[in-house]
Amino acid sequence: MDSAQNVTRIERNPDQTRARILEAAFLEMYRNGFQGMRLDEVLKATDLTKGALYHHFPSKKALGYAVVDEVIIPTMEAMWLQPLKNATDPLAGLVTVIEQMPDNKPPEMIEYGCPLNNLSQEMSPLDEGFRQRLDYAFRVWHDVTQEALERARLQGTLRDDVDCDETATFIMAALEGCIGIAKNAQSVERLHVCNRGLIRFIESLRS
Amino acid sequence: MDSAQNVTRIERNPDQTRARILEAAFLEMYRNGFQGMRLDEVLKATDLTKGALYHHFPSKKALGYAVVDEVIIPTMEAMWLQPLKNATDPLAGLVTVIEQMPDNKPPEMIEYGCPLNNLSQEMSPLDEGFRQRLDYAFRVWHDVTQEALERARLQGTLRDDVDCDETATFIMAALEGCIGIAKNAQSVERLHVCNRGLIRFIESLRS
DNA sequence: TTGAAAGCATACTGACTGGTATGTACCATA
DNA sequence: TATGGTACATACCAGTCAGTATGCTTTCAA
Repeated sequence: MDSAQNVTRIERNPDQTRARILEAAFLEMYRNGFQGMRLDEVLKATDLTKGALYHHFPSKKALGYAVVDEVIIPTMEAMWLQPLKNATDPLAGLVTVIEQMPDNKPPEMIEYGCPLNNLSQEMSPLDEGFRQRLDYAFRVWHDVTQEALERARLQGTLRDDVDCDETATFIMAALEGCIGIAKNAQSVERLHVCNRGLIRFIESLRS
Repeated sequence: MDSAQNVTRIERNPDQTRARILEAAFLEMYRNGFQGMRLDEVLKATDLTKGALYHHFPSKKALGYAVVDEVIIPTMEAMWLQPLKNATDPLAGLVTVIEQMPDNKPPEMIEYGCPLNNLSQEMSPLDEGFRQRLDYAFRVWHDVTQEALERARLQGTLRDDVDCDETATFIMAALEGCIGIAKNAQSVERLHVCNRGLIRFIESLRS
């Protein structure tokens, strides 16, 4: 019996390790905020250790930044921005994204809100690195929304008096506000009520 | 020289002490959130000590609750709800409150956002005591806004197709969203842009 | 095969934090 | 004036936390 053949060799996959840490950190930040996030809780969720975490990320803050850059922003783009870019009727695209939102992850978003907005409200005044990353995200979102409105204008479906910059900002604000109101009420019904208001507003933009 | 006459007797005013702690705690919570609030920072701002603080408040959480009940909610009522209740033209009242907001405390609100919304986004998922207090505040605000819309209806100034419940919710959401967008951008100009969108929306409610 | 680097695990560390225990001073009442 | 309660100050405490130091294992390239 050759004992060397009975020793379990643990295979390493650093990319996967890193991704698991990022995912666990995202969930912890989503639930508790950045300040409330505990690295030990992140590790508990991954079954990894401090050594692994600090090998991949030099500090808690660096981990937080990576969650923004590599989890939150790409998710936002896939969920919110891509469907809008692909919409043949931009106003209908806006409405669809908003209507489908409560179905995408209703329990989680009602309970915890929007990850982008949460982090923005928590960390913008406290840390410039977070604020800049989140500001970038809001700008991208704003630009995609404004361009959608401008496409609607080219298609002749947008009222002439609509200011695309202002309206894009307003739509974003209303949407984040709706999610925030529902989160506080812990009520998907509040989200529906509010979203109906926003959808009415968007439909009112049609010429 | 009678030395007893030269000893400084410190006069105590417990109500004032309590109020100073509350005010300092409010500012600390406003800047850092509840989780980020440090009692030592609160005390540093008051020049008081742990003994005083724990005499008046049994725990950090109790202090946080008292800030909501005794600082945030009364301020909201004075700043937002009272002017609305007193407005002869309710829609104009809504517009005025929104227009005057950036002038009331522009540097602070741009930097730190809305205290009610901040706390709501941070603590609602984490603590039921906070969530209920903040939920109460949102309900009061909602009711006052809905009643204003209903008064406008009685005055014949509101479009017939407007759902007062839905619209009140939407206005609140949009307003909190505008403040949040401005806070992230650290830009009073963003707040103006967004508020103009909201004011246009409110004016569009007129029959 | 060897040695160095990468990737991970474990034990340790010091600062920080909310809260506790005790002491001192002020205030109100008899 | 004496006494007890209130209001505050100070010293202490144990647990928590992000980060550090060290060790062990796997991987890769020469």
